[in-house]
Amino acid sequence: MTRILVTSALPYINGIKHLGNLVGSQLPADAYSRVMRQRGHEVLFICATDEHGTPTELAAAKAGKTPAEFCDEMHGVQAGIADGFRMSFDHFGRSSSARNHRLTQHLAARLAEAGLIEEVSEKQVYSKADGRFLPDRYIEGECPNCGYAKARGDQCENCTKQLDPTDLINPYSAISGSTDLEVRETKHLHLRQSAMRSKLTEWIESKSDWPILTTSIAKKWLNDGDGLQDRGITRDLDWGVPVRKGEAEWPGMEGKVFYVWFDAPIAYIAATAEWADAEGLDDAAWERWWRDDKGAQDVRYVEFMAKDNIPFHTLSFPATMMGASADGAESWHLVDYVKGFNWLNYEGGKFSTSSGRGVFMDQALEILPSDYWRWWLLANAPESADTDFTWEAFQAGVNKDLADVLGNFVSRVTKFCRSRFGEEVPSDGAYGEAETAVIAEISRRLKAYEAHWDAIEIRKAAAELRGIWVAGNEYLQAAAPWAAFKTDPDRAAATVRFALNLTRLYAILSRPFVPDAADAMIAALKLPAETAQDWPGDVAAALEALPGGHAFEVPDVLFAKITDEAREAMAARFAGQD
RNA sequence: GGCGGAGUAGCUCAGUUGGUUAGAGCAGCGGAAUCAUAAUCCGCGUGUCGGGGGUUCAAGUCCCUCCUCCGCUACCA
Repeated sequence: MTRILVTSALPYINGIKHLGNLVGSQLPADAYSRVMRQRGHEVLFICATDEHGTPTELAAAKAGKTPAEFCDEMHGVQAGIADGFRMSFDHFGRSSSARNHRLTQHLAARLAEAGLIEEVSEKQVYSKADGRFLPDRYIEGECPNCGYAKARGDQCENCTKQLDPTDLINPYSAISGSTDLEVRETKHLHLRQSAMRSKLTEWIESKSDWPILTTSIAKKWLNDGDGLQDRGITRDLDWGVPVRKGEAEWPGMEGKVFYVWFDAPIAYIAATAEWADAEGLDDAAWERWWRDDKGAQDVRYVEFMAKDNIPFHTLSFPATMMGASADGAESWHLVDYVKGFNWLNYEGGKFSTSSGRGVFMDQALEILPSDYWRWWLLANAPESADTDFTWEAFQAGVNKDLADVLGNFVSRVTKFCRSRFGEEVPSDGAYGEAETAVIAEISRRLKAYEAHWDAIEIRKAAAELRGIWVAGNEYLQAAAPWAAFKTDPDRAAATVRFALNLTRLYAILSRPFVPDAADAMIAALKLPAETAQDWPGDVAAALEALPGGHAFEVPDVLFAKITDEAREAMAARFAGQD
């Protein structure tokens, strides 16, 4: 048994995420956590809302709320949606928690003690009308390069040239439109990532089994230009973790907060502490997951995220953890595997929040059961390249795989048994060569299925699972109990008993992908819910688990098909307006 | 510009360290069966593996070069 710590990239609090966000982080993390739990490992699956930053302050103001009120409300919304998608978080925390405040301040102090924090005086644009410093992208103006009128302070969208806000001609605040801007001197803390470059490089280069996407992005940042740059980790904002050196004041940094990208990954740890608090456990309970000096050496820590998050998880956060461990007084556990995902596109273009293009998580749940989304998104996860979501592909995939192959298998077996033998597992007959052959095939496929999950190859795991489903249909078709029933009822009975046992096995193996349907199958077979944890060690034994005489009932249709009319209506609804 | 990813059957994609006639699913065509959500099962694929050049007994799989698409480029999270 291994101890596995799983974190999913934190959804930002500012609004509801779309399917692309879901498939790049929470969904694969959940399925992986479920598999590993079912296989008997000790798993802790942690997520949280990422609540700090300028966008939150602005969204809250727009809603007429304080950031705290806004985040309270949105955290509830996000938690509800995650529950709708059956996220099996051990804890869904908040980056604004008291735990995260204390931990972020503590780790900043550790970094300062290690000489990895530098105070830098820099010039930033201040908007008097807005009463705040403006992040580069919230300043707009004419591009000095191409003349585009609405260039942003970080980069011109038209000519793609990188800009400095002070380069803009006639700059104005993107928030208020005010041109009353001035450059002010302000002091900030920088994390001296450059000082950790060789250590980080050595660490990344030791990760030969990581996805190419992950290591190549990390190496690019390590080697690009002058190499890894230091990074500001504080901001002039109100909403965030106040800058303190542990429990002490940080002279000169009054009124400032830590930057969201510094405190957000730390929230993984803090949310684990929140979990321990919620469970009534002591600090040792969470420290054994995160502190190598307190029992975490044997933890396998796996992170899931989309590619935009990779630099922070492969460089900034590890730098924080390494720096905080530098003097040996504390030893923080570094990530063991970073699973990065590409983008999910929508009908050939990007998902777009602003134009309402694409399907968002709350809408998805209104339309169809979560199992449909879970299956298709996982079976088509953008692992090696960006993937396109199309309604046609979604409809075809869901109807074929779930309704025709899995759902119909369960339906035909249970209904046939009911009509010929009644609603209990038939006892007569014995397994023979046909069953032995299926056992051999599923044993082989099960090993492959497990190996794909060990390697976190999700598409391949889905394909293998589908193959296991197909094996059941092949068996049934060849054994043809409807024909055997007339000439050799015992043979038909054994076949049906075997097929009902396959149904039980499918429920267990499919549960990481389609938990609701799996539970419905287990309930129809009148088995206890814990059956889901009975991962097969020996397939032959697993297919004897349901004995003759065991009562069951025919379940409702597990997966209703998506009709062409429904598909067209959905495609029209989510096309967005440009 | 720089860096990275991708370019394999109509579509979506697999193809370990180069090695038997390049594979799977979907769609399509033909057949079997009729228990089932008209579902299932069986059979059928000569595709310049983006173009060109090279290394090798042997390259989709290594090297060079060119073309196309996409992403990132560091205070948006």
